Amino acid sequence: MSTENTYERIRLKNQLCFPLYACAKEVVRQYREPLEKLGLTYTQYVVMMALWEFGGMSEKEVGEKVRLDSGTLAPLLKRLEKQGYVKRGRPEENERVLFITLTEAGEALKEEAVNVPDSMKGCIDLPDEELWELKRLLDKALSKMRRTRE
Amino acid sequence: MSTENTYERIRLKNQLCFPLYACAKEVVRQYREPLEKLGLTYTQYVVMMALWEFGGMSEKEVGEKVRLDSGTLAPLLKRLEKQGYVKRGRPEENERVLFITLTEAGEALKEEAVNVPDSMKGCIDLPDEELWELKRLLDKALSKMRRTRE
DNA sequence: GTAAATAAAGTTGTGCACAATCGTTTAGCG
DNA sequence: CGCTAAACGATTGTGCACAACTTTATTTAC
Repeated sequence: MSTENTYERIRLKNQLCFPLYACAKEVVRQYREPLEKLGLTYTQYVVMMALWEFGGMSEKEVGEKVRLDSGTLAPLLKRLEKQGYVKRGRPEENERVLFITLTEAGEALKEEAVNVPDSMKGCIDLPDEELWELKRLLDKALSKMRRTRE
Repeated sequence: MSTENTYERIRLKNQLCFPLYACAKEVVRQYREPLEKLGLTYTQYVVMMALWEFGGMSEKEVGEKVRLDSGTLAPLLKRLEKQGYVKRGRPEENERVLFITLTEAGEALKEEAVNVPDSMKGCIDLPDEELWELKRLLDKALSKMRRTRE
């Protein structure tokens, strides 16, 4: 009970998730060079974008913005603190939460970071219209995905 | 020289790569459960798909099919060998290359694997037409990305 | 007001992912 | 032939990524 056609489903060429996975890896890899000047990894850059845009917030809120859990964020935020870009502290009202704030250096880094998107232009080599459509589809797909652990 | 508009470029909502990265992570995470029964991670599953489709090949060729380098593949292939799914060996004609072949258990696993795509149906919750379009765009983008280290 | 439940981070363990480097084998070339 | 260069993997080091678990602090229930 397995005609040759059954196996079509597990051919690499017929996968949707494989190009998604491969493309994402490739893009993250290409961020490496422009981000190296800022001393950031791609994931750290994403966390910094959240802080630049929304200001200080708890680790939990950072995790919701960038879809990362404590296991990833805790050490990452320690590294960002060590680099002098953020400060970690427990508010007196509630010492469970770890509140993250930008330092002056972290705030200043924003001025460098605005040039990163230019360096990445052409990284995904599609006409503008298809780029927008790709973004629309990814945003739509992501919005349907659960935000909290089930 | 930085009007409020300058910062639009580094807002999370205006990124294309962030939903790509987040979406890929989420999808890989969702593969975990169906693949657990087969004893495979997502990356191992992708490597096995290449072997099921094309048969035995060198580590280098595996890397080209699935876009992974030796640093990732060497330990991954050792784990697959330890699990009994592949065999690693050096052909006498050329002892530089590591040739990977499926074992009987590895070949047999294909029969289980054909059910994985069904388990993943609905993982990306878009209408069929948009799923195809998403795949088309990702395949197109990926095809434009360099396959070898520059 | 205390015990149980919940919330938020941290820790541990496994497995990618990739740059950089190293070691061995083969190929090319004088 | 012998020497240099290239090919192919393996290793090392850093940093995600996440499940599972632990720790500490706060809420809720009684």
